[in-house]
Amino acid sequence: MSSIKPDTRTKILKSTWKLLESTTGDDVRMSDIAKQAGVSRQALYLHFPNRVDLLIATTRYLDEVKDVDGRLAASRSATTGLARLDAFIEAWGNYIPEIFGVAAALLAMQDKDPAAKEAWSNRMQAVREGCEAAVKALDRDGQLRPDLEREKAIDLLWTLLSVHNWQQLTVSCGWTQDAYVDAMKSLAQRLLVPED
Amino acid sequence: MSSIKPDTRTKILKSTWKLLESTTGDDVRMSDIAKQAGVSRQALYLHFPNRVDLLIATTRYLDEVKDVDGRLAASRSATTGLARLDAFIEAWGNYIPEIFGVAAALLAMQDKDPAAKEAWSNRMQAVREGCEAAVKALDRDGQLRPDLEREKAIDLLWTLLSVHNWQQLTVSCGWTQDAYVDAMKSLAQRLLVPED
DNA sequence: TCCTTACTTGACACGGTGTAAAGTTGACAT
DNA sequence: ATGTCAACTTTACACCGTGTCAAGTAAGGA
Repeated sequence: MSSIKPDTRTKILKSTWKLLESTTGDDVRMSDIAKQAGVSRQALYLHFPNRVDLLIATTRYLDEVKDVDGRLAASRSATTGLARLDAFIEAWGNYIPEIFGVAAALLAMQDKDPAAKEAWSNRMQAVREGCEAAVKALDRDGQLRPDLEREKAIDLLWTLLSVHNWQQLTVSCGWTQDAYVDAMKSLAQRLLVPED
Repeated sequence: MSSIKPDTRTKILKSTWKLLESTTGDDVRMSDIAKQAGVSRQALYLHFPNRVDLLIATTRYLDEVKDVDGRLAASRSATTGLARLDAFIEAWGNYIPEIFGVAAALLAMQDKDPAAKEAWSNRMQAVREGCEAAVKALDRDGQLRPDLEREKAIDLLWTLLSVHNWQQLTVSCGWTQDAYVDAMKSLAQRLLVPED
């Protein structure tokens, strides 16, 4: 659990991570990872039952190192609903590029593998909860559009903040990260909050 | 080109189409398609060099049968920019579910195969052009938010109307098709048009 | 010295794609 | 009728990546 040895398992996780974020796509084979980690291909199977589980473990490792939960939790300290919405968008929006390599790989194998789908939807559920909290905070402040059902507002915000949308705007359209975050903030406000 | 024979090629394309939209995911093997078409697996390779090209040909066939271009073009006849925006969103938004099965398969192999990526981005480019036309029509009417650069407006609208977003809202969130289209219309207006 | 743990080495089965080659069938021309 | 040509079938196989299996090795502890 909390031993100090620079163990093989960690070496494997780091190598997987590195490869996933360097090469866009899932042309990352088990043998590639093994080579990167300076370990035999079979050693991977001593630590992880299969490729999918290794990838999932990599996302967990990444979440731990990067402390997603901590970042998202931070946005909860905002006082007003509006500030909270902004803080959440900023926290999540700026987290996306850090996990994108791994996320894309997991995303790519969604329909191939049920386990990957499960793992991904678990992560996204956490984001959805963040959206839910933000929308509820808005509502409590009387800042949510009256013509918008709460549940639909959550769905929309969640969809808006998807990794795919981030990818399309930054990678495909060439937006800067800042432009993305700013746009999402103003878009979310325009979407959820009634015009003053 | 325009012969009447119910040829093998068409039989293959129809079978591929049917399988893709019945099974969510790309667990559609060449042998499955062959079986469905009542043809040997090798016959597929007589008509299409490989799996990717077959899938791409299927999308082209689908576009032809469903007449995407015609539908999108129809939205151009609207007089005001606002009507045009609505018409475009309706046309494209209601087209998505019809192509979704095939689209998802193509989408799934994007990072595996450059050809699939190319094919998909070609199709999406057509949608982007529709977005561009709608935004320009709005701008001509003086209905585009002044604080929004044209290019960014196009990017945003295009992203908003992605297949992924449709999938998330309808499939994952359980929205009806009508709810989706309505939400996209009002969202686009709120996004692009200044509050009256 | 023996045992255990972690890892290596090398071989192999499986599934899916794509290739190669020889055989079958039917239509059509002469 | 004969030949031929095209479309398709059948069978076999090479390739690749995943996952499995079994035997071997090296280091550390009792």
